This record gives sequence, structure tokens and C-alpha cells, in this order.
Amino acid sequence: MNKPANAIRRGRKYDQVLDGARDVFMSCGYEGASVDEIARVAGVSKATLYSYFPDKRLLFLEVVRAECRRQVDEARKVVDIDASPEAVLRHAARRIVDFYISDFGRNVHRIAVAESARFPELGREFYLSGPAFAREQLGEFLQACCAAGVLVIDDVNLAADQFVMLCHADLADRVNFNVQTVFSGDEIERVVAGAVATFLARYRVGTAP
Amino acid sequence: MNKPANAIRRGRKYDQVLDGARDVFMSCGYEGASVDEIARVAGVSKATLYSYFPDKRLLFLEVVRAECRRQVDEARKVVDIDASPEAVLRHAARRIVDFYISDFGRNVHRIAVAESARFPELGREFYLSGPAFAREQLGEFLQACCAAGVLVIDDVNLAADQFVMLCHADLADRVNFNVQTVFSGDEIERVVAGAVATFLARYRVGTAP
DNA sequence: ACCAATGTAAACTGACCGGTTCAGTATCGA
DNA sequence: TCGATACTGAACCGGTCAGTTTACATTGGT
Repeated sequence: MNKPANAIRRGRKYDQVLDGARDVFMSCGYEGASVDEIARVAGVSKATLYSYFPDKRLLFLEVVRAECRRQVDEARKVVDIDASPEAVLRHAARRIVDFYISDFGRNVHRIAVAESARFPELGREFYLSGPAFAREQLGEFLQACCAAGVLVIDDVNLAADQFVMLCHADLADRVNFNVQTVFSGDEIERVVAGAVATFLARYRVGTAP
Repeated sequence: MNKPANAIRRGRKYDQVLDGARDVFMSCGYEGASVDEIARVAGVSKATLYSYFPDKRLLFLEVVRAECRRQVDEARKVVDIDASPEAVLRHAARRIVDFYISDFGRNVHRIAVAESARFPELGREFYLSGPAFAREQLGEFLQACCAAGVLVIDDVNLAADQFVMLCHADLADRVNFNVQTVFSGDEIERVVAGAVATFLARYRVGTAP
């Protein structure tokens, strides 16, 4: 009794299991990953794994949750700088591009898209602690710029997402559809500079609405 | 002999099979779709299905190819209009938004992202006849606008992709991660208007670079 | 030394899936 | 009407996988 079906027990090798599961899920996706291989990679017996997690599905959800937390914590470190909006935006653009080009970013994105249909709450959780979180951080900065009279933005949320999307121009699709996965510094610089230029053309003070 | 492993035989119920396969693949993904169910949905025996297609993988690839062709053909109909760039861009933006919000667009995108890793050529094929094709069409229009002296664009390819990405602002992520799938006319209008405004702020003649 | 908790290895179950086979039926042109 | 071809339905095979069970080993506190 008193055994909720979604209970997750902690134990000595809990982190081992989660790490192994992350590696296998990231490289194989949900369906492609077998529990036997996860146990093998984690250096743990299948029985131990199942003594921690009730089933594969909850193990997967826990992996994604942990990764989202990790990403949020890391992102919180690098925030506002006391510099011109242009410099801050350039910096942010670099971070955005670097992330979705990275192996990790590609895998997380691929899995989140692929499994959102099967796991309704997964998509929401990933969205909130991923893209939505980034947009929120950026929105706060933009709001400050408006208060300082440097930018003029009527819809800050939309503007923040526009900026993020401008950073995806010409790269994201090629990454997502596995057409090209490594990019030269010039290719990245071209996109970053283009994103900042287009964004500022619209929202910097002294430009027509 | 003389039986290439990748041969696809035509037959009376070929289209039935392809249609059924499309439905099931679109709603379940590649791994999630079982051949038995495809045959059932197609109203065809499994044996007939396997008399057309050598295996599940090639059936899937053929479904995607057919969908890409269909999409390209349909897109070719609605092209340039003799109107202001603003009107044309608004029209294009509506089409872009409507597509990736549609059930079909969501499914195709999800599967292309999910299976690009497993099927290397699939991602490329989808990319070329999807996003890349759209960008090319748009690029030609932008080029004409530049020649007419209405727009000033140094990097037409980048600009075209920027426009497409601006149309994704604030909607695409929510769609891709299954957070929200239906949108009001106002929500769409906000994104479309924002995309056109930002794009023209950067590239219309008489604005600072 | 003992016990209880924790972990291990491996076999096992039941279900599902891709693909094959085959005996029988429907269709259609000559 | 005949015969070739296409299609059916169901059984079947080999394999994989999630999840369970069992019998044994390790560890640590008292």
C-alpha cells in the first residue's frame, strides 16, 4: 500500500542510472533506446534500474527534467552585461546559435519535438524551461533598454522571440534536418550580425515604426 | 534474378497503400507505426503491401517523397502578385504560418526532425523541397524588389530566411513542443504584422543599414 | 557474528513487430 | 468460359523488448 505508481526511489547509484539513461536516450531517442543498454551503459543491473524507476517512461521524463534544470542553472550564470544593447545582443546571439548547433542542443531539440506527441507534459516542461525561459530573460533586458530610452518596443514578448528566431536564420533548418551540422566561424558570424542588424533596425530609437 | 532490392512495384491498390501509410506514419512516426496497422488502415492485406514495397523503410521514404512532391506542386501555384512588397510579404507570411500550424505541417515537421538521424537522405530531401524551396522562391521575389529599387538587400538568401524565421516567432516553438496547437486570428495577425514590420524596417529603401 | 538493506546476474514471460508463406478468392482480358 | 494475375486472410517465424523473478553477493550497522 501507499505506493504511488509514479514513485521514484533514490539509492546509491541513482545518478549513475540517470547519467547512463541520458546518454542512451540522447543518442537513440525514446523508442530507440533499450532498457538493457541503459543499464549496461550506466554500469548497473536492470533490476536496480527498475528498483529506482517504475518504468521506462518515467525514467525518460526524469532525464528530460534533470537536463532542463541543468540548462536553466547554467543559463542563469551568463546574463546581463553593462554594455550597449548591440553588444549584449551580439553576445546573446552567439550563445543561442552555439547552443542549437551543439550536439547536446541538437539531441535535446530532436527528442523534444519527436516525443512531445507521445508525452504531452514533456513538451510543455521543455518549452517552459527552454525557449520560453530564454525569451523571458531576454524580455527583461529589452524592457530595461526601453526604460532607458535606448529601444522602442511595443510588444516585448514578440520582439524577444523575433530576436531568437532571427538567430535561427539559415542555420536551424539545416541542423534540424541533418543537412549540415558543423559551421565555420564566418557562417555563424554572418547570422549573428544579420540578426542584430535586423532587430536593431526595427527597434532602435529613431527608426520609423 | 534481375530483382533490385529497392524495386517498388505498382499495382491496382498502390495509391491506397501509400495513403494509408501516410496517415499512420504521420500520426505515429516511423517506429510507432506498425505494418499491420498500415495495411488495416489502407484496406489492404499485408501481403499486398509487401508485394509493392520491399520493406517498411522504403515504404516510409516513398511516403515522404510523395508528400514533398505534393507540397512543392501546390506551392508552385501561389506565387508572385503584382502588388507592393508589403502586401506580398503579408500574403507569404500568412501562408507560412498557416502551413506550420496545420496538422499536416506539424506532422511532417515532427517526423522529418525525428527521423533525419535514422534516414540521412530523408532530411536532405525534405529540407530541399521544403524550407529551402520556399526560401528560394522568396529570394527570387526579393531580388526583383531590389532590382526595382524598392528594397535594399545585401544578402538575399539570409534575408529570405530571416523573413521565414520571423514568421515563426512566438508560435513555432509552442506548436513544435505541443504546448498550443490552435491559434486565434488575432494571435496570427500579431505575428504576421510583426514579421513584415521588422523585415521592412531593415530592408526597405531609406532606412539606415 | 548476524541481520537487513542493497545490488547483481541471468533466466524468464508475455507481448509485439517485421517479414514470409500459402491456400483460397476476386477480377478481368481474350 | 478459361486462365492468368492480383489480392486476401490468417497462420507462422525469428527476433526484440519491457518488465519480473529468483538465487546469490556485498555492505554496514549493532
